Amino acid sequence: MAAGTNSLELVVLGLLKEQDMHGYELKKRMTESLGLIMHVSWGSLYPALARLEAKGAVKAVEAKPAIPNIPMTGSLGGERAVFRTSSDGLRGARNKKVYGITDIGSALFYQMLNDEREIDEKGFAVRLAFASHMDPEKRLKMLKDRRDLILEKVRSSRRSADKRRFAFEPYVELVLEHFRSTNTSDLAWIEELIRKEASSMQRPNTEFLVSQDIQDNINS
Amino acid sequence: MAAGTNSLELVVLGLLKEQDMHGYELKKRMTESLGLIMHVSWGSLYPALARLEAKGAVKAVEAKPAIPNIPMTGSLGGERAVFRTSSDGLRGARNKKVYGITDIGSALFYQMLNDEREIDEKGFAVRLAFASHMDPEKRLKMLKDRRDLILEKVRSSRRSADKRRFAFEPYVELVLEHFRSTNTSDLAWIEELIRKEASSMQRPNTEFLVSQDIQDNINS
DNA sequence: TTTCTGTTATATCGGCTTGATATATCGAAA
DNA sequence: TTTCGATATATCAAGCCGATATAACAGAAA
Repeated sequence: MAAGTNSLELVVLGLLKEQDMHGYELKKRMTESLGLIMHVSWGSLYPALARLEAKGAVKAVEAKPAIPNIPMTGSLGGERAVFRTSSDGLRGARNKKVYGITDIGSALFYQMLNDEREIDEKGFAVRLAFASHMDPEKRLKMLKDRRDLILEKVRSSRRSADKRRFAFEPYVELVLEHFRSTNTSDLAWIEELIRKEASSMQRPNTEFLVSQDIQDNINS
Repeated sequence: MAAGTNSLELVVLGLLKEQDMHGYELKKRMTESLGLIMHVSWGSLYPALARLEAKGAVKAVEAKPAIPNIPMTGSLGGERAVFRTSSDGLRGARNKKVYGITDIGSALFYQMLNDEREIDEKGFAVRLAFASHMDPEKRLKMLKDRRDLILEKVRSSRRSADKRRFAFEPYVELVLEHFRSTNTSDLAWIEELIRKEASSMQRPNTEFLVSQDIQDNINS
C-alpha cells in the first residue's frame, strides 16, 4: 500500500531531525525555506503529523499552553487562570504541541530517503535536498535514475513530435518546446551533479561529501 | 466549492472540441502529446468524464460493442451473439463509449479557460496550451499574472536566503539555487511571450494570433 | 479601558488525484 | 490452440488541497 514513499513525511522528519517544532513552525519553515521546492497545506500537514505520531516516528515533546513571561503585577490569582484544554485533552487553540523525532522516526527517515522506487519531480527534489544523509552510492544511483527518467521522457516527447506530420496548435507547440528545453537543462544540471559525485567518490575527503551521520543508516 | 478551475476537465473538453473520443483514446492523446505537461490516471479520467456528463458538458455519442468487420463465414446465428453489457447498462469491457462535446461543454470550456483565478504551474501550462481559444486581452493578462507570481516567488526565496546568516546544508542550497534558476528562465520565457503578444495586439493580423472562434466565447 | 485587528495555532471537511487492481475483449503470433 | 499484449472501462483506499472554523494572544487604536 502507501504508494511510494511520502515526501511530506520525509520533509517533516528531516526538519524535526534538526530541532523540535510544532506544526505551525514546520509549515513556516517549509514555505519560507523550501517554498520553491514544495508546498504544504494544513489539510495535509496535520494529518501527516498524526500519522507519524501513530507510527511512533514522532512524539509530543512539550505541550505548553503558551504561558507568557509573567510581568510582575503582583499575585493576581496564583497559577495564571484556567488551562482551558479545549474539550479533549492536550490540544487547544493556542496550546502548542511541540513534536520531536524518535529513534523509530530517525530509522524511518533513512529508510524513506534510500527508497529506490521511482520518484517524481517533487520527490526527487526533496530527496536531493536531504541527500547529505544518504550514502554516496545511493545518492549517485538516485541521480542516474532521475537522469534516465528525464532522458526517456524528453526522447519520447520528441519521438511523438516527429512522428506526426502536422503541427499542433501553435500554443501547444510553444508550451511543449518550453518543457523540452526545461527538461534538457535539468538534464545538464543532473549530469553535472553526477560528474561531481563520481569524481568525489574516487578521491574521498572532498568537501562535496557532507556525510557524518551516515553510519546510523538503517537499511531495512 | 470546486477549488479553482479543474485542469483535467479543461483538457478533456479541449480535446473533445477537436474530435469525439472515448476515455482510452483521450488518455493516449494526453500522455503521447501532452505527456511533458501533464499526467492523467484512470482513477481521475473516468470520474472526470462522468462529472462532465452529469453536467451535460459531454454526452455519449456512440456506444458500440465493438462489432468487428464480420468476415463472410455464412450466417452463424444472425446478429453476432449476445451483447453482454456487463451487468448494468451501457458499459462493458470492450464496449467503447465515445464522447462528444455539447454546447454546454463548449461554453464551460471558454468559461474555465478565461477564469482569472490564480493558477499553479500545471494550470498555467494547460491554459497556455489552449490559449488560441482565449481572447487576446485575457491571454495577455494571464501571462502577466503568471510573471508576477513567479517574480514574487523568486524574490521571496532570495529575500529569505539573504536574511539568514548561515547557509543550509549544501544539498539544500544546491536544489534551491537550481529552482531559482529554473524559475528565472521561465520568467524570461514569459517576458518574451508578453512582448510578442503586446506587439501583435498593436498591429493585428500577425500570424502569432490564431483566433477564429473567439467570438463564440461566452463570458459568464 | 475596551475594542479591534493581525498573527499564531490547531483542526476538519468535501472534492479530487493517484497508484493499484480487477475484469474483459480482441488481434496476432507462436 | 493457447498465449500474450494492447484495448477498454471501472473501482478502491490513501492522501492532498483549498476553504473554513475556532480560539488565544499582542499590540494598536478608540
